Parts: sequence; C-alpha cells; structure tokens
Amino acid sequence: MEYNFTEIEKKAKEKWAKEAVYKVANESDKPKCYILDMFPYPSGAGLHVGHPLGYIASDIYARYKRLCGYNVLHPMGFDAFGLPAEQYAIETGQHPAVTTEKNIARYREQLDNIGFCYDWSREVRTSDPKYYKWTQWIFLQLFHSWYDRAAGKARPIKELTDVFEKDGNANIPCPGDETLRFDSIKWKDFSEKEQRDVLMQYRLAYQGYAQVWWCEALGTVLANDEVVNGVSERGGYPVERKNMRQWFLRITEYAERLLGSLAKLDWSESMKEMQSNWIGKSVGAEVRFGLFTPDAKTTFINVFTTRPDTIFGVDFMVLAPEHALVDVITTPDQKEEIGKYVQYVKSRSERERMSEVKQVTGCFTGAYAVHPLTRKNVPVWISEYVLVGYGTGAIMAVPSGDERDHAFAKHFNIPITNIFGDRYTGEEAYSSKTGIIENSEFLTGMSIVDATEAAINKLQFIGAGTRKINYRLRDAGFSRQRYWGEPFPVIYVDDIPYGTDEPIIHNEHKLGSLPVELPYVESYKPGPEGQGPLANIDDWVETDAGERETNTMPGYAGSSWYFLRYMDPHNDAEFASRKAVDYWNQVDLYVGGTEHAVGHLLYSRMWTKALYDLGYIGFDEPFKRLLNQGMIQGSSRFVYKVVNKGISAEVFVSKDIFDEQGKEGRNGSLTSDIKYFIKKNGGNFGEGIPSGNNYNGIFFRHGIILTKTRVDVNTVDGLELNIEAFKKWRPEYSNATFIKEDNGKFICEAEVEKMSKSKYNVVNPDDIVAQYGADTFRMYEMFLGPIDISKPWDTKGIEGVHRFLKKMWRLYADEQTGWIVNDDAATDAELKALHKTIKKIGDDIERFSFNTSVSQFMICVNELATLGCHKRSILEPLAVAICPFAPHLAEELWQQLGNKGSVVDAPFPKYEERYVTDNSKKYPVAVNGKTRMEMEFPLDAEPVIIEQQVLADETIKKWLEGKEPKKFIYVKGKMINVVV
RNA sequence: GCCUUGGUGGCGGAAUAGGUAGACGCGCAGGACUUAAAAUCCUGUUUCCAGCAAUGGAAGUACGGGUUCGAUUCCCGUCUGAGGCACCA
Repeated sequence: MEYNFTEIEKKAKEKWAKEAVYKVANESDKPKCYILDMFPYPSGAGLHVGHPLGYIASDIYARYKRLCGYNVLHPMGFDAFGLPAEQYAIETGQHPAVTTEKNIARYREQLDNIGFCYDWSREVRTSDPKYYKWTQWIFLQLFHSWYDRAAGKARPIKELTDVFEKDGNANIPCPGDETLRFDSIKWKDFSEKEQRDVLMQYRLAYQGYAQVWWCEALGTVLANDEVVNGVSERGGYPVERKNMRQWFLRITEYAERLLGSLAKLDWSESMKEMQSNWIGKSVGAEVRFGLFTPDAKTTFINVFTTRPDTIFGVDFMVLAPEHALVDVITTPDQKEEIGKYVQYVKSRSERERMSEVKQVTGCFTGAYAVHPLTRKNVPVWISEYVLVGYGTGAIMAVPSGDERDHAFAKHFNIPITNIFGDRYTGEEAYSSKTGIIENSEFLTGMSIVDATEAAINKLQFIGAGTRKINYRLRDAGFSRQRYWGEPFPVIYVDDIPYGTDEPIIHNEHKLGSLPVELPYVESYKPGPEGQGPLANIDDWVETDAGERETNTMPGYAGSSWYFLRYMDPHNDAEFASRKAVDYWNQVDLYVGGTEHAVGHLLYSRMWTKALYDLGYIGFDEPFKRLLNQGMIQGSSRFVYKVVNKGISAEVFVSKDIFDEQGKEGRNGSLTSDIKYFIKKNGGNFGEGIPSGNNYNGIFFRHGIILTKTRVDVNTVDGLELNIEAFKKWRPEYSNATFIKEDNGKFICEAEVEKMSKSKYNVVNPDDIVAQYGADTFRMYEMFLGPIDISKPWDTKGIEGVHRFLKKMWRLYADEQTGWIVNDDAATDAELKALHKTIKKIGDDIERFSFNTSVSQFMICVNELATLGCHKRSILEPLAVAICPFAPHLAEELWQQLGNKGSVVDAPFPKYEERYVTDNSKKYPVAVNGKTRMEMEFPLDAEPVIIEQQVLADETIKKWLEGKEPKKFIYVKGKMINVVV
C-alpha cells in the first residue's frame, strides 16, 4: 500500500463536497473567527504559483483555528471588474462579462485543486449586479454625507442643510473651498444649482477636477500603467496631462482618524509606517504673499511651509506649473517662455518630476511677490518640482535651508540669503533641524523650535499667516472613463448631478431602484472628448429625468467593502444584515500582499469608518490583524536572437557565448560562426536595426546585432533551453539555427521579475499538483521560506517535501503488508517527539512561521521512523496536527484509523509539557565569548557549584593559561562564559 | 528621488527576548539493497590550515565602523536586490 496521493486527494475532496464540511453558519456556540484572503483579480493567465502562497497560509490558519474549536468564516470571491478584461475586449471583441466568467471558472477549478477550506456558498463577485447594487448604494450614502469636523464623523447631508438654513456656513468651514462664506439669508437666496454646487464642496463623494493621461491619437484616457516612457504602451503615441471633471472621495477628512486608529491595529510596524507616511501629516504654517498682477490688481500666493522659522531666508517663490495663478501673474514678456515650459511639464509624469531631482528646470514668471515681513520683492518662478496637489501648490523657497531650493537658486543664479551663519557653507543647504536662526530680525538667536513659534505668532498678528496642519494624502479619484466597472447611480438634470435615490429622479421618474445595470455594448471604443464607452449608448444615457453619468467606478470600489458582503452574501434587502455584521464583526486575520499597503487597505479603512459613522456597522476598522505575504516572483528566461538586416532565417546565440564573445580581446571564433550564419541567410552586418520604436538591440562584435527575446519558462530546464519544446512553442522558429556551447547546450539568460503572462514566466499550480499532489504543493510553498519574504519560484527541492510525505505515510502503512498501526503503549522518546511537535506547530502557526512548522514535521517523522514507531497513540494525534498543512493525507489517515466524521472537525492534540521537560542541559562553555567545550549540568544546579566545576576543567584551564578569571557569566538554561 | 523591506554554505533557508551560526530540505560525493533501474536506507558535505586518522586551530552571517563578557540579532555609515509612489489589481 503506497502513498497514492491522486487517489487519496480525490477521495478526500469528494467526501468534503458531499458532506459540505466547509459550509459555515452565522450562529454557533463556538467563538467566531473571521479569516480572509485578499480576493484575486481573475486574469486571463489563470492562477499562478504565486497566488496560493497567501491562500495556503490563511488556509492553514483557518483549519488550525477550526481544530481549536472556533466557528471559522473563511470565504473567497473575485475582484472581477478591471482594465485587463476591457483591454482584451478591445483587442478581441469578446465581452468582458464572458471572458471574466471564463477566467473565474478557471480560477475556481485551480483553487479547488489545492484543497482550500473555503465556504463557496458565500462567494462574491464585484461585477455581479446583485453585488454592485450595494457598491452603488454605499456610493449614494457617501454622496449624501458630509464630514462634520467638530463631531469628528460623517453625517447625512440633510443635517448640513438644516444648519445652513439657520446659520449659513459660519461654523462649518467648507473643505472644498476654505474661503467660501455665506449666511442663512444668502443660502436661501441661492438657486437650486448654486445650493447644490455648495453642497458638492462638502459631500464625501463629490465632483472636482483632476489630471488624466490623455492620448489624442487613441482618443482615450490612459491609466498610468498604459503609459510607458512618456508614450502610450499601445502604438507608442504621445500623451499629455489633461484636466477632467471627476468623482472623488473626500478621504482627506479622515486623515487624522486613519492615522490615529493605526495604533489599535495588529499590523506590522512597517505596514503602519507606510500608511502613516502616505497620510504624511506635517505641522507648519500657511503664509500669504501679496503681489500685483500685470494689470495692477492685487492677488495672493498662499504657501504651506513646515519651516516658518526660515521666513527671512526666502529668496524666491515657486508655483506648480499647473497653478491657477500662473496665467494671472505672468508678465507679457515672459508669456511665451512660461507657455513653453508649461507645455513641457504636461508631458512629464509625477514620478519623473519627483525622482529626477538632479535635473533642475523652471521658468521665471516675471512677477514679484511682496515678503510679508521684510516687504522686499521676491521673484516668482514656476518649476516641476512643486506639485499642484501637495499643500497649496506653491512654496516659499529658502535656498540656504533646503536642498532642492538650493539647487534651483544655484542653477538660475538667484542670490542666496544666509540665515544659518557659519553652518551654511555656500556649497550645500543647511537642512538640519537643529541650531540657531541668524540674520533674521526678531528671530535672530532663537532656536528653530522657538523661532517657528515666534514666526507663526507674528504672521498671525499681521494677518499674513496661520498655523496649519497639512496632509500629503490627497482625495481619492473615483471615476474612470471605462466600461468594465460599476456605473454610477447618478443622473444629471440641467447639468446638476443627482443621486438616483433623490425625489426628483425617484418619485417622478421611477429610476431610483438599484442596481443601475451596466448596459450591454458591442463596441468598447471611447466616447467623445475623453468620455468612457458608455457615452456612446444614447438610449442608456438619455432617461426621462436627465442624462446618466457615463463614468464608471474604479477597481477599488468593490474591494473596499467586500469583507462585509461575505457575512450575508445573498441578502437582497441590505448589504448585510446588522445581525450578521455584529456576529462576524471585524476580520480577525487578513492576508495579502504589501502591494496593497496604501491603496486598498487605506480605502477600505475609510469606507468602514464612513459606514460606522452613518450607523450601519458597529466597528470602525475592518482588519484587526494583517499578514503580508511576500511575492513569489517569476524567474524569466531570455534568448539572444540575431536581428541583422535582410537575414532570412532565425539565429539564436547561447548566453555564455554571448557573454564571452562580447568582451574585448577574446578569441572570436564563435563570432565568425554567427557571421557565417548571417551571411548564409543573406543578411548584412552593421545595419540590423529594424523599423519600429521599441527595438532594444545590443551591438555585439563585428557589426552583429542581437536582441534579448523572452522565452516561455516552461520550455527551459533550469537555464538550458529545450530546443524541441521551444520550436513547438513558437512554430515560426521551427527552422531556426542555434549556436550552442561546446558541450552542446543552449543556455538562456535569467532575470527575476513579477510573474505575468506577458513575461512568459507563469508556472501553473495545476502542473505541480498533478505531479506531486496538492498536499506536497501546499507544504512546499510553505517550506520555501518565511511567508513575508519575496522570492522567485523554483521547483528545486519539492522532491524533498514529497519524500517527507511518503515517509510519513510509511509510519502508518507498509507497501507490502498494508496498514501497520498498532495499539502498543508509547515510549518516553516517542511521546517526547510528538509533544515537542505539537508545541512547535501551535506556536509556529500563531506567529505565521509556516516554514519552520514543515521542518518540525520532518524532524518528528525522522525521529519516529528511527524509533520504528507505528503506534496509534502517537500517530493519531500526529495526523490531526498535520491536517492544516496536508488536509487530504490527514483525512485518509483519520479514516483509516477508523474514525467517524471528518478530520477537519477533530480536536487539535493537547500539548503536555511533562513529556518534553528535561532536567539537565548541555551548556556551551565559552572563554572570552568563544565556545570551547560543552558541559552538562542539572537545571537546578547551584551557580557556585557550576563555577567550581567549570574552572576545575582541564580544557578550560588550558584556555585560561593560568590567568585568574575576571568574570564568570552563567545564564540558566543558555550558556556559560568565562572572561579573562 | 522618496517610503517600506531583504542580503547567512553550491542552493532554499534555521537560530522565537543579545547566548553553541548553518536546524530542516535540495544539490553533490561515497556506500548498501537490486541482474539493472526506480524507490528506499546509511555516511559525509561553510571555508582555510595542520594531521594517516580520531581531532585540533583560524576565519566566517553583503561591506566598513561602534556598543557588549558575548552581535546574524542593537546603533551609525556604504553597497545591492525587491515592493509601492495615488488610473494595474
């Protein structure tokens, strides 16, 4: 009876399905535990070996918790809206709903193959109208809400209009426009449109303007991902930033709470740090600089600074090139220059603008602002290093105290005022936050802390500034000019957006019911003027009440609240019943990649807080504990292909030849081989660059040009190309010539990258499962290393894990004689091996150290095999202990041992300390920190006795060389050190 | 560029609160079983030096410093891989 994993796993899966063992009820006497995976986007490439890493970890945890007596909710679903499906639709004409359905079916099959304990009756899909009905509903709640800063929470917009009726907005500053002021009389005088415009500035979901990548040639808006090296990824057309009306979520109002409640979360410090850096709270002042426009009107530039203490060091000001004042203040003779510069900046991404700090660019507006304290004239520049979205989009530049300001001043020869005395050398800015301010009138001689206070007080006194807290966090853009996303439940009446649940829409036209379904389309072409494809469907856009919003919601809309839907997934009256939400409450463990650190994890925190504020749920943080799994990267393979002009056949060169022959001074005999092949096939040397702008050729020796071309990793064994498989993969290469190494091998180049279909480095878990079984696959993924560390996929070593499972099987069954478990009494050594393992597995699972758990199982099985143990009293608990890791094997053993029910409901074996305690310890004995020998002592030995015995030992005496020991260190249970 | 994170044998990794560096597995080498192979089992395997050998000594956790009786672990600096940087999900 051998370990027939195919048979065993099939049998176990059938049993679990038949008995619906993973179905979870919303009530139980047991304590609840909610364990959630970040749900996947079902891509066309299918699940790859990187996806299950986190799923296996959470599955182990969920199964362990269940064995420990918890009612465990462990659901799975699909983040099914997204750009790739739409791209694919554009290319192939297949409807995204169809391809998505197909992809989900494939994912589901692959997930089932691995043996997860998901309750699939709770599956959610964000693209399902029954699901996005509630995404739209939540959007409406946000649209109908505002953030009450005084109360520190979101409230219905109705309560805001009540206040406006009574007092205007005197006590409720407007987050969208801090300068907006009106009293109750004015409010009542406002037209419907004016009132709604004002309310828009308060709403949590609101409309504003933002820049998008616009591609004239494609007639469409592009995602950041679709813009590569400043041109469109498809076609390589030029792109530029374009301002468009967009929906936003006012997440900035939640900045302080998002920051504050990080403290109560059991997340890694690094994750919290990333979030808190992203929110980027900084304390400082807003300072107002007055100036005259060319037509002699007065205006102001507001700047935010964290260093008001350096106000006397201001030598110039810089506006973001997109700043609204640029047009207003630029003098006529600078107009042309400024126009050119603004145009240049439009082609630059924010990333480029932030990262290329060594390259200083900018342009003078011709305008001068008046320094509020010195009354001196300060020139106003624009530069790409100032971003419009941060602070006020303008800065006061202090070159003696800020690196970038310093570089800018040097580059444009702007005179620098020194306010740091000797500490500013003239070579480099003094950006340290310690020391004394000098050359600064009343601030001279003060510390930076005191000067900051004094400067703010003075500015406040003369009305030129105020204390201010700034956040780096920006409001979240919430619309996409795309088809494959949630439609907005919004209708424009006379260009005023209304929620479909508002009386004007709902009562009069009966258009209020949700969901607003995504209409079927034949074409995915963008609409006019950068609008999405929905704008093309007139009979959908036009309603009796007005025109529908044609944008759709972004990817994170559906994923911001999905954890709530799993609690009550089929509820058609509410997003989830309050009873279910109160029962399951927060997610106890959330598992996913760090790539979501500041996107998804921040948005879902905000949505949770908003739903909490509005009274729909009873907690304001979604994920109590977070585990970040590392990425399993792909290991891509490349070949070098000759691309000289006119060449009629394909020629490939092995990597090592490329490496060697490329170097100067080496014998070029193989180079002549390549030349021979090129010549034979009618090519020319030295003019190999084919047309097309994405060519990335490498000049080899003697005018030979090569290009690095991807090959499917599945056609490569290690680094050696399987030429037959390669030819099969790409029939156009079936007649290709391969210039191999002396040993006849063809070697590929390797690189570690993200695993993705386009990189041909995807490894399908199905293949691994077919070859070794799901249990081996699960344990191997865990055995690869710490869960949170990224590493490239490599199957080397999977044999070892598979051998271990076979070895474990042989404790229970003999290949010839069959079942060999007996009822003999266990020995001390056997009990010790078992209980050591029970202890370590439990501890390891709690601290997510799954790789060491696998090692411990190996150690245990090695020990029991050496002891020749086939005893039920040892092997039955062991079978349960391994269930979280290798559930199929555990189920088979559990059944074979004659148990009723399923192993998934067995109790996790209880650890008994008495079986593992030692009463003595072999101590390492060191002299001056260097271990020289081992000595055994009872754990309760007197330190004095130990010291005597150690010092009396011959070996130690030798190392002491007759000297008197200075110090004797004895750490009970750890070590002994003699210091000379 | 900024934020976060990693770097330990030929390879994946272990060392949980500063206490024997290299557990466990892969690979490799040698051996047993077998007609042979597979499977399985046993032995060895950080490097260098000395020794026939058991063994002994030295160095060693990316690099350079520091704290400590003792540092893979803590601190400072440098190099380098990965993830994110707001419309990929």
